[in-house]
Amino acid sequence: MDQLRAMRYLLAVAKTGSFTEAALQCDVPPSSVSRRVSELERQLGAQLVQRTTRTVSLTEVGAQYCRDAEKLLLLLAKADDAVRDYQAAPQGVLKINTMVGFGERVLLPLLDRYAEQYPRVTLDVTLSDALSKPGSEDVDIAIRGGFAPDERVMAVRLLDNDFIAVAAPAYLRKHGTPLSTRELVNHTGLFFKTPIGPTPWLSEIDGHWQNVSGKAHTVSNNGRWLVQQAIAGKGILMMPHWALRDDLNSGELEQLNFAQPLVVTQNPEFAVYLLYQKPRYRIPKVKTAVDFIRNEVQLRFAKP
Amino acid sequence: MDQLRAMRYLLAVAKTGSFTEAALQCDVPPSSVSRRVSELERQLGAQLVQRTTRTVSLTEVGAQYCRDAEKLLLLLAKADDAVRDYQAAPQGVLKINTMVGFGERVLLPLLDRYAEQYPRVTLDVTLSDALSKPGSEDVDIAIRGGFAPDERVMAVRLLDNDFIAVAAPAYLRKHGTPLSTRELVNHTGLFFKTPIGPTPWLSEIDGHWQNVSGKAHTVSNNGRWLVQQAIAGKGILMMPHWALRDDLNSGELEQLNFAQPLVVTQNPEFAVYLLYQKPRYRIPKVKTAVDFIRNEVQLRFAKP
DNA sequence: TAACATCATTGCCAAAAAGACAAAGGTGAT
DNA sequence: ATCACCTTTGTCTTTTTGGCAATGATGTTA
Repeated sequence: MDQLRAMRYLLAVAKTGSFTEAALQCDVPPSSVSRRVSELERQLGAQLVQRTTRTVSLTEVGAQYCRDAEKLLLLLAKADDAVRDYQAAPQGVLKINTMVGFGERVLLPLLDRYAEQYPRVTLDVTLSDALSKPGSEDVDIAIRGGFAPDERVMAVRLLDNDFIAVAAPAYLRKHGTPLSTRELVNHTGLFFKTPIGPTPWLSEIDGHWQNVSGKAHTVSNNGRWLVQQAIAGKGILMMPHWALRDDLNSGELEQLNFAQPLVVTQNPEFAVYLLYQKPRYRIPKVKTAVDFIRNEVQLRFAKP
Repeated sequence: MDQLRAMRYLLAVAKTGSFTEAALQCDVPPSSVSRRVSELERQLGAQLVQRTTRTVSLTEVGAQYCRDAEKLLLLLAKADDAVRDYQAAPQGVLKINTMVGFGERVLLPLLDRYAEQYPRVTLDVTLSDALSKPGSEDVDIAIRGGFAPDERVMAVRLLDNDFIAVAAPAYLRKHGTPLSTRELVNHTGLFFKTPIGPTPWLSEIDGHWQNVSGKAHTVSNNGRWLVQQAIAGKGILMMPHWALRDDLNSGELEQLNFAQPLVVTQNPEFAVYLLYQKPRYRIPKVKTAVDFIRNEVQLRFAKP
């Protein structure tokens, strides 16, 4: 039987001193109140209310039980409200897993501002290039460079992942600036290794896609190190445009422009995706973070 | 819906990490557990458990709600147990209402011993000759001299309420000891007034009942005062035998014996009754007190 | 003192909630 | 890639609760 309902009825009876009044308050027929209270008494094996056809009063145990029941219902209401508050206001621990480069270059600065805006959210950010899907693991939001999203995972395409070719001015002075992608094979390359594979230099020449990768000086999954080597003039580097923005702005690297298309993959779905589970009930901390990140990233890092 | 049941299922799921296991623990089909938990989630508007077909884990709110739910169920169990304990061990406030004379002469000394035996019971004893029925008023046990009991009130016949005639030796020396009830009309009387009426002297003489009351010196409902007057030789007194025992034993009063029956009422149901509500007999404090009083009174005050 | 009005209870039926069982869909493991 | 296990869902049955009217009783009032 629904003991909580019986308790509510009992408290109404105790408060009003009448089954009829209690029934009115609870918006049920008096018979229901009578039945529930009687059932509760039967189950507890004790008489809780002293009935006269004309007056109703609590017994000693009844009064004691009412005190307990009141506390209990209050506690229940608090617990329920806590859940509803959680749904209403962004709070709790927000676990984010992002690929290292994007985290360092793009996400972390943004998150400082998110944290300011939503002080009740505790950020737990892990930078890792290991593949992980939110849901199966303990992650609310994941950011991955890759292709089409998995099913039952929501995917927001944050940025195109266009790789651009760059080199240090010193390198270009020494080895010449390649004017056609054809010339790249004669250059030295710094190759970024993504979790889903290496990033060869691919170019469409005369209607055919060709691998124009130069000789590898370094292959690494650590973008920062590759950039440093590029700045040091060790070779030509292809990296996502968003990872090179600052170095281009400072002039330490120069972008190489070619008439022919130059990419690292032919898949047009290649992009930076923000992934989160499709929740049955929207969680504010997740929703606000998804919206925030999408807006900020697209505002600040969109390709011109 | 039965939120407590849903909580129990949820906790089982949380504990076992599996709907199937939880269902086994709760002895219901897995579908029931799934439905109840889903219903709870719907009602709270939040996802509590993270489901994969292979693994089940709590969400952040889910864990929080589980903590609250666990506290709540513990509290509920304590409240229920408190009621059941109340039923199991004599405790609480025991309200007794007794007629004054019986209280002073018989009950209070007994209750001292009851209190010793059941220290967790707090006695609340009111001495009053006003008619009161347990149930309508806030009384667990009532003791009344009177007749047949009311319906829906249990009555234990504690003692015959036989009134005996007594007088002080000094009085008898002065006015002579009446040898026949016939002579009583010429004596002086001290008349006890019970709540249900006066107590005339009635005697069966030659097969006919007659009122043989003497001239009234005093009429009162205060038995003790009447006894003092009797001891002082003011007249002949008829009182219940149990109210005069000590004074007869000490020799301050002498019992008058007659060949003819002498009573204050012809109703054979006239007696001292202990009254209590039937359903309350299941309450230990009431049961023990009823049994105790019955045993002790009948043991110590039964007419020889 | 007698009739009345109010209130709790109960019987009977309808509605709603929960359970039982089977089947389907999906995920992780072998 | 197949298999096995687990959650979910659909359908039906059982249990619980609500609703309504009638009954019985009690306190009040005329």
